[in-house]
Amino acid sequence: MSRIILHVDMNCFFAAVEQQADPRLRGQPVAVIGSAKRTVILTASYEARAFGVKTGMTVHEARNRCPQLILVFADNRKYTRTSSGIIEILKEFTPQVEVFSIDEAFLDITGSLKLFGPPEQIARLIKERIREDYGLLCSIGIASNKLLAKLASEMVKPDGLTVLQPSDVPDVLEALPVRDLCGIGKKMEEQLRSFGIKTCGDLGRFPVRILRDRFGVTGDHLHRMGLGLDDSPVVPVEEADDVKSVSHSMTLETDIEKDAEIRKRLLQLSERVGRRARRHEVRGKTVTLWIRYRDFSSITRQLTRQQHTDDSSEIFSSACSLLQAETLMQPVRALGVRLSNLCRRADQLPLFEDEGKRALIGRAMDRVNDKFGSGVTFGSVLGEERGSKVISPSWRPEGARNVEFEEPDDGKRD
DNA sequence: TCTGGGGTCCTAGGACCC
DNA sequence: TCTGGGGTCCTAGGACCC
Repeated sequence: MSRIILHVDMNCFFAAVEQQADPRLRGQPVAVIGSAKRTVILTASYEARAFGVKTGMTVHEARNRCPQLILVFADNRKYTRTSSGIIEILKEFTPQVEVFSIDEAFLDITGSLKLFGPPEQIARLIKERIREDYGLLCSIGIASNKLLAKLASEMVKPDGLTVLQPSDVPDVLEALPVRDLCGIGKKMEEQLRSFGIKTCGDLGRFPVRILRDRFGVTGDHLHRMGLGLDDSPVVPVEEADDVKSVSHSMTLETDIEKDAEIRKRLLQLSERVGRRARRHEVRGKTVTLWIRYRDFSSITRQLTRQQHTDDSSEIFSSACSLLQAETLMQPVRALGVRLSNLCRRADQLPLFEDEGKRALIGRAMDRVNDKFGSGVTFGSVLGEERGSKVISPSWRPEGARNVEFEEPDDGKRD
């Protein structure tokens, strides 16, 4: 039996939330940014988009296009709360809700029709509820799978409701640029063009054997995408896979070269990574150091430890040994630390007394930081927090992907 | 006053083991 | 006097998503 999938896409989410929170911003060209320096536009209101302001653009460029642009710093608590509330609304219509990002979700409403009526009616009810409760608009696409539902939601913005009937799919795909499919980016678009493939129609007709030879397993996937086929299920948050890595990175206000300065930043990053790992009860074996140089080229260096850890100072010491082994080629623009190869923290007794002490200190610091904000560290006197407070699109309402800005826990863990 | 941050997945090569 | 091959783990880099 064929499925009925909805894709709900909040329109200009961050900017729209800000306009709701502050009536003076309504009807104005607004752009949300992450930090004061070396930042990009995270979201622009439709008023700003009318001037050509886009996500990813530098502030400078955005101001050139729209001199009266109003810049607002991202307030992630606001966005995560709103997003969680919207997800709750969606769950009233089906338990099959997959949170795709902070402002997008897929719903499998195949089993909801008897209760709530036909798909379009369900979509209208959802739009009404979100508008009533939060004053926000969304675009909804309805189709037989996720790929097509997402495509449909993109077709009318803002406040769209688009149904892609199976009988319409071949015509729609025939002229649709491959780049419009979720999963085909700039590079893949270029590669496909070298085969003479420009549209989904071209892609679907292209011999799958050649795609497979060139792209491996991705080749089959591409072929199916070209035909509008996608049998991937809607995966509710509760059933989603465990997180696979935890990372933090920061672009520095100015490029740095000195080892001590770099290590100071690595300590901050390691502490944030360790803290999130502990909070979410995962430990990791592999530590990765990421360096972006002045010219934007970047390197990664990783090492795999003997044992899993969630200890900030151990993460830090791994990051430092990776740094030490490296000859820096240029001043450093940005730094990152990642912990991967994760397992759930087993609550076993620590092997050594020292390890136990460090774990206790780590968790005590976490509690202080939860209460009073970040800044309590392993003794280094650090400057102000420089890390950008940008919420990741991979944010999830629960779990380790809930990057920052979670409510402090109740402190009862230990 | 160029160009954010947090993720996932894939590839390719090498070490090592059986 | 032969020189296979599968499996697993590790590392580095890159594409892609929002």
